[in-house]
Amino acid sequence: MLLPILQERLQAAVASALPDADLSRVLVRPCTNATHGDYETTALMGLAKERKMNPRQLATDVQARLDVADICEPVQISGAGFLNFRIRSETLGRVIASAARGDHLFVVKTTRPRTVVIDFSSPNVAKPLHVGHIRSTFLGDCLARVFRTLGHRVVTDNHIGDWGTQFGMLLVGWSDHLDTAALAADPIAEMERLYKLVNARCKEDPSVRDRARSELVKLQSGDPENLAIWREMQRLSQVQFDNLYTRLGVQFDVTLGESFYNPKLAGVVAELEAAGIARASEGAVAVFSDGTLPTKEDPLLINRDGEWQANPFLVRKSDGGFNYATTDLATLEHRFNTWAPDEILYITGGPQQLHFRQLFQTYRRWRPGFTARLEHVWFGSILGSDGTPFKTRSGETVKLNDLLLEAEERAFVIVAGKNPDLPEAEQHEIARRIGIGALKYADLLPNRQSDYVFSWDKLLALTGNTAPYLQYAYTRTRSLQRKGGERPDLASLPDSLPLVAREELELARHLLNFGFTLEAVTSDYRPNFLCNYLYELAGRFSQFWENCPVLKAEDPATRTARAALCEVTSRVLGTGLNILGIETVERM
RNA sequence: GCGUCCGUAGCUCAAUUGGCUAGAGCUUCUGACUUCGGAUCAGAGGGUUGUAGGUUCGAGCCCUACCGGACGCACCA
Repeated sequence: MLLPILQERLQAAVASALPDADLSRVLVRPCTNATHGDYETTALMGLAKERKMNPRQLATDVQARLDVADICEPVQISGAGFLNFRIRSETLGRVIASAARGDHLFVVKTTRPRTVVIDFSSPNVAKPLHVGHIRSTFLGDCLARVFRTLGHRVVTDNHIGDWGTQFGMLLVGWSDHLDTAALAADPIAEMERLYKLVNARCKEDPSVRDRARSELVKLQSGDPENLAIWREMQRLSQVQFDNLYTRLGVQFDVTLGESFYNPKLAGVVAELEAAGIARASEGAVAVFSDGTLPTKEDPLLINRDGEWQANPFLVRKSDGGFNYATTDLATLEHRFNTWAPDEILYITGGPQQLHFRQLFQTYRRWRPGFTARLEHVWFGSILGSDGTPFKTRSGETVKLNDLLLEAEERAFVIVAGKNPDLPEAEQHEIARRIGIGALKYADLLPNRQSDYVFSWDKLLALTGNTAPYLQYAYTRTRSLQRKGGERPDLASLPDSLPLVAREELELARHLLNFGFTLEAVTSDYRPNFLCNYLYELAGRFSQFWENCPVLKAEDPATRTARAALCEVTSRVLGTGLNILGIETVERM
């Protein structure tokens, strides 16, 4: 909020002191260590180093050209050449007052909106959504919300697995073993049963495998009967997807499965071959290195036993079929042509890093005019308490549906225990929000690239860095609103609120950094920055709440200022949780 | 073998272009308490950031080597 102003003034001062300086690197940020001030820049040390100047001398020079007296206390120089800014409490009071009036929420929308396509979740038809989908789903949904909050255009695209080799087996299962009653009761479970059954038969009996293959060929060549079954499987799966996404509050702008791109795959390969990018190899068609990248960075080369060898990207299998590389290229082409994005994000697990490096490199060779940013936003695994991938006790994949049910049940026990007088329906609704919120928060809190250990006790804990703690802090911010009569009037606030107590000032300073935090999330695709920001906000609010009585404050101006801080904290906390995809509750 | 990622307090995790004194929670111990409002707050303990070097005014972060771990490496996605 104030940060962009300080940064602009700093850049002007630097431009006058060093006309050739690269201003895009002259940045202001919140102080990492509050003893030095509220904001700082480390840019001058870097600039001085490049020019072999004395950094303290440069800092002194820039300080003399810098005019921020309307916002800050006198600017300080510290250490090797830091510039430290401390916001005047009168300025803080003014920003808080304007936020309380509803003029802003410490977020400046971008003046240069980008179009960002986000590819996430990507479940498979005829299979249940499971624990392996949750990080992609939560991360993608959260990033979409952050980009939108900052004013960017977002297209969320669910790239459903609806066209793979598994359908050959499913079609055999459908004709040989379908239990229509079971299908009616739980379609996903029945389809999963069919798949497993036929898969096992294939391993024992080659004739079954041949049948699966021929059913798949029939399907892919447009056989009406198989197509009808396939459509039914799709429809039944979509019901499951819709149900779960509704419960999670996750929305997609478009849902285009792999089958959508099927008609284009042959053309993709033909074009790549015609352009000399792909060629036949061992019966398949593959893309090889063109040698333009340094060997160590080339995703199409691999070092085996001390020798650099081809590490090709296969776009057509030796049996003539296409694989996900081909589909991904066609998908990229479609997104490029349809939305002209500035940025495309793929939210998938870490093991796919090589695939995406190969994909991006191949596409850029195919379409040299393509300049958008392509990012593989990858994440680590969810582990059980034994440190191996999270499974059920019997070793099966944990289904998302079961996970949500258990979260809601466990939260219900807590809510009913803490608040037995609430009507049961309300307890259930609160438990739903707490349970699912806890699951999401536990997933978004760790750095996405690290694996994390799943623990019910930890994610539903009422203390520590958890969703329930934040949701509880939110209910505390709301308790004033319920005391209608005694509430100070926020409609007619003075231009600046008197902020005096240490806790008031620290809370106010932290509120100001909401927008900065959201930008940090988008630049590294890391929602954990927002989690930690909100946790710290809740902490500062609690300190304020303990030490700064609102309704009991003697002075009316103090009462108003504190009520405004509560109100603004409430909005930031509520908005922040909402951006994480977490619903708030009024009481819990 | 090669590649990617990781190794931070007893445990689970943070650490914002390399920045000033590496922070939280859990656990342990102590304190506040007939509360506007304790699912809270305050305080204490706990660290050679895997090891050894290097670059830098400054390194958890960058470079090199080594140790330990996860994952990937031609027709699954």
